[in-house]
Amino acid sequence: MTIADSSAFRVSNLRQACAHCGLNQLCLPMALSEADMEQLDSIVERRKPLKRGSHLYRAGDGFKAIYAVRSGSLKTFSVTETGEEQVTGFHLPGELIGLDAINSWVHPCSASALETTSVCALPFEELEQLAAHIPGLQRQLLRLMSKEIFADQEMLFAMARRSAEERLAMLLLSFSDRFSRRGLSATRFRLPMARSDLGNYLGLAPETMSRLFRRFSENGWLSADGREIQLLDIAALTELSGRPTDDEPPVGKLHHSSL
Amino acid sequence: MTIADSSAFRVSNLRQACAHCGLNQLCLPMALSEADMEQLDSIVERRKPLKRGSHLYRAGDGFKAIYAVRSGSLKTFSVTETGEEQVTGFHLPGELIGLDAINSWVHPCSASALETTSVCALPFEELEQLAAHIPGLQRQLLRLMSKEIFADQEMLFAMARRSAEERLAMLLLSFSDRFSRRGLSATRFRLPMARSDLGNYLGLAPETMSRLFRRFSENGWLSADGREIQLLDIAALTELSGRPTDDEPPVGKLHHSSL
DNA sequence: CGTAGACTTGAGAACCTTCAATCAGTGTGG
DNA sequence: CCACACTGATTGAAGGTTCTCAAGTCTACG
Repeated sequence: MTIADSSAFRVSNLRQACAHCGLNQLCLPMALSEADMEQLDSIVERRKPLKRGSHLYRAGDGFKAIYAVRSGSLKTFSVTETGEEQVTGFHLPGELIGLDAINSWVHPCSASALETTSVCALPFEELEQLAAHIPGLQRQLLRLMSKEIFADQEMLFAMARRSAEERLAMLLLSFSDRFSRRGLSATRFRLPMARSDLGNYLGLAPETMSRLFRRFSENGWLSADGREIQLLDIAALTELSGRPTDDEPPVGKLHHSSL
Repeated sequence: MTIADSSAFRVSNLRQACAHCGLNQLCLPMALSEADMEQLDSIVERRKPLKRGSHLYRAGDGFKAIYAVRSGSLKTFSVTETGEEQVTGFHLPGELIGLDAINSWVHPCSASALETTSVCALPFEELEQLAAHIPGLQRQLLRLMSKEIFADQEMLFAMARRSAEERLAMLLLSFSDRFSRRGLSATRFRLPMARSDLGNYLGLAPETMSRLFRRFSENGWLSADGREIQLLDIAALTELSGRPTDDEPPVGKLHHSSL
């Protein structure tokens, strides 16, 4: 306990350097030279782990740093005046959070750990200065922000046009993909969050989530034991999620003979 | 117009320079020095106006530049394999579009003009280089992207938790605010897009839009003549849009006697 | 002046929510 | 060790919001 205490974590020790982090192909250092990575290392603050449920920051906190998830996972969420909570994202190792605070210098939403989680803090003003000197870093920062904009728009699309089943299929495939990029199984994983968080994120009631998981199980698409998920029919989920795999046109409809 | 300052004469197209653009407080040049603005000017390509309905870019096009709306308006939208269209945003003068393409170097959605519209193209690679030299520009670029992330998340929230009425109220107030920042009336404006586009953006059927506008009119919140809108009760709309009317707490609610 | 597209209106149905009760898992205290 | 509370998950029933379908009206514009 005392061994792991603050001073040891403030020092940028080699074992934890970005260059040796297994996530550097997903995270900010991507495609940086060794020398550039050392510079990045010098501003990174490696925090001690957050316990499950504790907050990395809260809505309204002043913005000082962007955070990269190192291990564990977090959810970000905003809270209305009435206490309604809206989950805006789930974040796995290698992902950046806090980008939505750059504009106003205040965090518009809160971030809390879904399990024991450690993060790297990237003090924003120093990061900005560094980005101006390291072209690759500036580009990667812009890319990651762009990616988030795109992801949010896809989510928007899903919320606007997709049924509950389709949304869940999308989300499961998204986790599958993200886990597999991190070297974990694409078909067997443990979701770190409660059903109600998943539902909240998808704009669905917890009861609906429950019914969806049952239906998916009955259809043989997955098996779920609590948060432990096994995907059994990725093809079916993929079809549901978006691409209407044009091998299943409405056969009964005889209208267009030739297109 | 040009009560010319001598330094500005060296810029080729004086009338169109960022420094003299009425939008520069909303757009990228915000808070740049005159000298920095000249540098920005030098990479800006001012395109000839787009006709209503024509495309600035299409989904799948290679990404070359970010665009700033100079006059008129556009919508951005993605199209699925099945031809479904999802409007992802409406863009007024001073706003930047194409930021979602930075990550993949391909435009993930299309942009088309809602009326006669002119834009400034900001070739991305040059913009990136310039941003590395001009701290204020890098910061403003990051801020604008952050703002878009935040806006998308607010929209996500709306889609997940808000009723059709609440969403429309939000959208109307958003337009009101954006028009007034551009020196137009906050209460009387002409929406440049069809009801069906509005509905598509909000995840609502056109028929629902029609019924909503009628209900809003009946309640005296606005009067609408086609695309010409007059907001009559901003307070009511504001209350609807976000703060859940805490003057109507569940006082009268007798806990279920028996049903 | 006629056609095409946009908007409106109504009726019925679908999907998802809300409410309520039950159940399972976990940690606590007697 | 077991009762107890507590949180999260599950299931059923009822209801509401919004969609879809189908006309019908209006408007813009060649």
